[in-house]
Amino acid sequence: MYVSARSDYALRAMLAVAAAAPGGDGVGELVKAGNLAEVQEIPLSFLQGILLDLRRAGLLYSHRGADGGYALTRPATEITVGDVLRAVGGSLTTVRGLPAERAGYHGVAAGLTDVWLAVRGAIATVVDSTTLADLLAHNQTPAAP
Amino acid sequence: MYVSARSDYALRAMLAVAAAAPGGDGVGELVKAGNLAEVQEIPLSFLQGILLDLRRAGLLYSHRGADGGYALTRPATEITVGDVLRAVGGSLTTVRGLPAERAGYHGVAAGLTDVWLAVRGAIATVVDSTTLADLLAHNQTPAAP
DNA sequence: AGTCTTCCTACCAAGTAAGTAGGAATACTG
DNA sequence: CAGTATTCCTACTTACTTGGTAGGAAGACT
Repeated sequence: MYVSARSDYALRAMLAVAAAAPGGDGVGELVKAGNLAEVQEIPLSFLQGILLDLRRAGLLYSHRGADGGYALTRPATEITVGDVLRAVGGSLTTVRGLPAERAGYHGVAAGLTDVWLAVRGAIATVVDSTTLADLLAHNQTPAAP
Repeated sequence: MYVSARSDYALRAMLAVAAAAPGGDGVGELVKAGNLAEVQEIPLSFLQGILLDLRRAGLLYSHRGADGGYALTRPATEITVGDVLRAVGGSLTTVRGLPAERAGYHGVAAGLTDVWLAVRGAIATVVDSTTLADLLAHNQTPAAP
């Protein structure tokens, strides 16, 4: 698995936004992009494109103007690492650019498709069972069941 | 996880070589690169570089000359998908080009390292428990334990 | 009107992936 | 020994992706 700078930045930004949210539901404190860029050392203009993706994926709420900024649309306990990765990166495992299920093998290689599907499942198990709240609480990653 | 053409070709070539090996131990039938390229539809000169990597990693035995070719150095039951992937691709999961354990996070992002390590472990569990022989027998991938 | 912020598009530079070309070294055959 | 078939090795090309930048338009508040 290759974690791109985009994915990495997206997760760090989401964690920083989540850290500013109040415990309950509700929208929480608005955090400015410039603020996120500074505290997590991410180039601002690059980050803005990423935040846009996260908003379009429905993970962030945003507001413009003088007191604008970003906030989570759901509590941090309901946003998983997988949600964030898929928002910015598309499919979790690809074979030469194609999604795992249609790699198209013939002959002795036919069994490979199942390997890639198993890999994708294993990755999904980890990233979909770890929420932003888990990471903030430093409850680390739950062991694979 | 991104499976590159290199990794994909390497696995398919190894499977084709394994399919030509006799059941027991021993070196088995020598298979020519041109043969592999044809049956698995891989560009020959590209494949040659890959076969070289596999030989240097100790997975293939090779012989030059008129009756040359390639054979497995170990029985197919003792070569895993992970062996092949690591031979041609290096580390299984990288964060922005670096191995997962030294991604270097500060502040609220500190927990991310453990996520990447868990992902790497999950991938390894799948690819290291699937042998070439499993794939040839079409016994598919053993479920994660 | 002015200012602050998000939004959006286009662009650039460097690296990597995928594939090609051409020849050197080695092994066997007659 | 000459010839042929194969692996070995290096250098190169081409195209795409990644990471990052620039510059403004659109909206929100005072």
